[in-house]
Amino acid sequence: MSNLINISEAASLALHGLVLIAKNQPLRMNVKVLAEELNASQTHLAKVFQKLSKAGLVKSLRGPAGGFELNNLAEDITFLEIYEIIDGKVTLGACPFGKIHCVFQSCMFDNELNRISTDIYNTFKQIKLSDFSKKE
Amino acid sequence: MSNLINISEAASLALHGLVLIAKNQPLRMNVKVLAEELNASQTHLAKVFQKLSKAGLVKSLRGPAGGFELNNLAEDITFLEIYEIIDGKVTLGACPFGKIHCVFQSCMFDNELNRISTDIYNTFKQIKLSDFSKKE
DNA sequence: TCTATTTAGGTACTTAAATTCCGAAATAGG
DNA sequence: CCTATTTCGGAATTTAAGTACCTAAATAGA
Repeated sequence: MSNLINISEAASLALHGLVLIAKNQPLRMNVKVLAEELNASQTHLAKVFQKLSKAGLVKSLRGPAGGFELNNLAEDITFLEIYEIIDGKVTLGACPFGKIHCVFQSCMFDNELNRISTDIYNTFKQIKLSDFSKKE
Repeated sequence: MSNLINISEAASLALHGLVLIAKNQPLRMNVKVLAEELNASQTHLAKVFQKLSKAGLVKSLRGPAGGFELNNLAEDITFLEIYEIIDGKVTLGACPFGKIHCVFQSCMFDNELNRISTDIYNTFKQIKLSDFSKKE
């Protein structure tokens, strides 16, 4: 079984966790509760949120009653930004196989895969945290 | 750096190798030559072609002057078939994160990701080996 | 029939990414 | 202060993909 679109478990956790926090504003949430609500690995979620914290998306507070809360402008953060923090920067227009030199004259996929990558990119870019905190 | 569409090096080798063989018909090609032309790992290519051979896409012949050649109908093979042999069967319509139960009422991506997955799927399905053997 | 060539296929190794573990640091509350 | 809670961050582990290695089997050609 294979997934055509490349989203890591970590990026999924980041998105879902952030949505929960956004919905729960202005109260903060800690990793334990988040993991329970998401039915996810607590340790993994913790690591993911360390990255989000370093990247400035969330503010972390240690100690009892600690946890994570959204930073000021994070409501309007896009999934693309979250995705790139976790899975790495996306570069469009490159060879879909990551090659610099191709054996063939023209790409076997014409520009179909670049077209689709751009589609994914734009979809990721359209999705904002604020969309969800209202939605549910 | 991250690739939005999920294609393994192995699947890439399979496709590119098969195209070379298709172009070179009716002569067969061996792993060494293929690897040189593709600038790729000989051992990896060999493993990939073992899979293709088992799956019936190519016929293998051992010994000197041996190598691989397309099976009768392989000219009209689609990239989807190649992809699934190497990277595994694709299932459309499932949760983009591989979850069975979601915490949220509606999918955060609506059906955007399923739409795109179907797009990729159909693109993979349209691409035939025969398209390339003529093209170049 | 012998030899060199070439794929088959099992196992083991390497590497990178993803995930987990654990001790350290911070802090709220008693 | 002291203690329990919680994040931090480095280290260790696991997993998956890719690579290497080796022996066996097939076969063309001398």
